[in-house]
Amino acid sequence: MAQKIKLSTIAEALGLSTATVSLALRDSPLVADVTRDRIKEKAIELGYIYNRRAASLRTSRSGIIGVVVHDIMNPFYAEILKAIETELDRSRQTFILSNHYDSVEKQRHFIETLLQLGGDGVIMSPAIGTPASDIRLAEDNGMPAILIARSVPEIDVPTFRGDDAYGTALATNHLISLGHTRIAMIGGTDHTSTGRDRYAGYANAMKKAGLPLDPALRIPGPRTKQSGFEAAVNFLANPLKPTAAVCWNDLVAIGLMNGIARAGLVPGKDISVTGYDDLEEAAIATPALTTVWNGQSEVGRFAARALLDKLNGSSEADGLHLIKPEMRIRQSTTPLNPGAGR
Amino acid sequence: MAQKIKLSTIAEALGLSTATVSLALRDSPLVADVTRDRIKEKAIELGYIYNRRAASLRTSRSGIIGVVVHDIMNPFYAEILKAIETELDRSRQTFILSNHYDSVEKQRHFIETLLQLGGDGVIMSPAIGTPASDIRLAEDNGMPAILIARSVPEIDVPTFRGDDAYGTALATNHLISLGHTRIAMIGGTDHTSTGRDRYAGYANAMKKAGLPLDPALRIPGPRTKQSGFEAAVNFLANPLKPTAAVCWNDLVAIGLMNGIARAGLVPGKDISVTGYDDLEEAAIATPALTTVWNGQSEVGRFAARALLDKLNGSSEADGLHLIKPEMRIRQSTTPLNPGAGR
DNA sequence: TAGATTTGTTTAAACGTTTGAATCGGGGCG
DNA sequence: CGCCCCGATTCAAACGTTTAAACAAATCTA
Repeated sequence: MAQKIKLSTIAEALGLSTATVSLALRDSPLVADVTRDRIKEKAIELGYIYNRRAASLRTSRSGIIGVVVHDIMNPFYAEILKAIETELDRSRQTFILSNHYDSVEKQRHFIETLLQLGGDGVIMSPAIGTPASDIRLAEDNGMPAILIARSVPEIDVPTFRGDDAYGTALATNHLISLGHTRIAMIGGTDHTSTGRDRYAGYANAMKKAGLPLDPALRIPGPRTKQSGFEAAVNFLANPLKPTAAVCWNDLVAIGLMNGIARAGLVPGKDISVTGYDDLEEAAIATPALTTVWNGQSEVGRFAARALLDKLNGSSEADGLHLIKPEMRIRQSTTPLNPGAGR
Repeated sequence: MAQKIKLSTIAEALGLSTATVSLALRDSPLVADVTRDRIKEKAIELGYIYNRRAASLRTSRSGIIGVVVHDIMNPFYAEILKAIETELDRSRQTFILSNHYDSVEKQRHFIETLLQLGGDGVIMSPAIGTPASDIRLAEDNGMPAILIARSVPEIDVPTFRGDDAYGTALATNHLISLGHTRIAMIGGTDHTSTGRDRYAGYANAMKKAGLPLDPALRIPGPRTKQSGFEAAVNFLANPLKPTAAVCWNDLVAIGLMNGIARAGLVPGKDISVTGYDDLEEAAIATPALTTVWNGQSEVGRFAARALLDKLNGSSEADGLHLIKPEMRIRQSTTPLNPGAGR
């Protein structure tokens, strides 16, 4: 590394002041065109690198936006992130990504780091059990927060997520309309707003159809393929002999179908399965998975826009915004064959 | 936001100088124990937030490390990233993640941004066609680079990846030992070091076994499930009637198996398939996928360590480090049944 | 008891930008 | 010809830390 090139290096080389150089590089109309061109040329020639830390120390806008979700490896979040990335790229913001794995501590550590770096804002899918104070920590220090996928009690910042109750009701009704009556719900937890809503949607649909709502039909668990795969054993051994499963998400559903296939049954034929999210791989699973599109791209795009708006002074988007899910019917659900049985 | 709390706020409240406060907060032995305690207490009481930009302006260590890969949604990279994250977390470094989607421009933009932010170092899986100058841009400006998964010609920085030629040879030999002779290679490209190595491993194994190496047996393509799924059509229509496939990676293999199943054949029985990487989902695919473990976690861990070492002045790890892959035999490969045919 | 040491704290100069206010050399106006 | 204004540039202070060097007071040493 030869030598740090800074504004003053350019200034000296050209017999100008750093002020002029600074202004020129940012295309200020205050500096003469010919001067600006000379400066820019010199900057390139010398390999000048803009020092954002020094600048942001003065301006207090860092151009950094933080994004923290449960797990970026999870395709559900990955799809949201991709939408956020696309949207933020346009406005030349750098984004810092992190997992919290539902650890409130890890999440708080991230928020603190972001504050230290002077982050302009944060988009988060809050960890289970996130206290309102952690969101306020960000907001109170001038770093606006946007929530995605989950809500936090007592917090009114812009929040974007799918309408989970509506979505699971869609899936449940679809199965009911195919003649199924013993419908299990696989995966997920009751410790998040999402969890409670999804269960409520399923339960209400069952009740409304006059079907029994047996607690044994609920098999909670992590939201992974592995977990769905393992749940197959419990599901198939269930004394109520369910013929269909509403799964927490596509990962669980695909895992469950793999488990069912491993046990020698044919998913989609012997057992109907619905997913949730409509991930890319839902369409190429075997059988192709019937699922509920949960608007990941919308969530990501809206969240990013809301943040950018907020940074520009608007606070239009406060409060909860629900995205309406839609049914995607494929081959993993088929009419109940009363003759077949199990 | 009440008012920015800074070192001087604390100093004034306590009748001390900012120097003492600064030292105390960083546990310097220079300040008296009792003073330090008073200072720390006050800092918490006032809700002080350390300003890293100001600090790093002075110290020129930002605590930021950049990581850029092709696509963080790809589970192969995701597993590497997880290992890097685990390793870096220990040393309190913040990491900034980005995709380059094999765009050299996007990758360069990332490097430039990182330089502007004062990044301490960068770990990258270089985009196809990355010029040596882009790596030097980082290095010449005092930001050490580590390469993973792919090499860049003329560049000698620490590079960690699996031994691809060895790995595909393992897979190919495994199929040969099961009696297969018409073995296709599905997916991937010849535009990366990885691509050339993987093909070389396959080709050498075939030659060494005295088997014909027909170009028609090579079906290149993107490295996704979707691509594998689509390749099934070509594969099954191939006039050479291959009975086995060495796939570029697990995603392609799983996609291919889905495609084979969709066509009414039974993967693992009618057609033997091997993957590459040993992703988590390889084990729960149906049938469970025979694959080659590619040491993602090792690559990530070694890369992170090498970077941290370099930041501490050592340059031990320069040059290429190959991780030896291992075979993971499961149910997607079975002995050729000469009677069955297709 | 004077000088040397130790301990704890402060002073002040950086780090590389940005920006409101000041400067400067003309040119136009009355 | 004096005044004002204009465009282009510079001055200098500020942003919030860190740190070498200086300082002050207390403690030790001879």
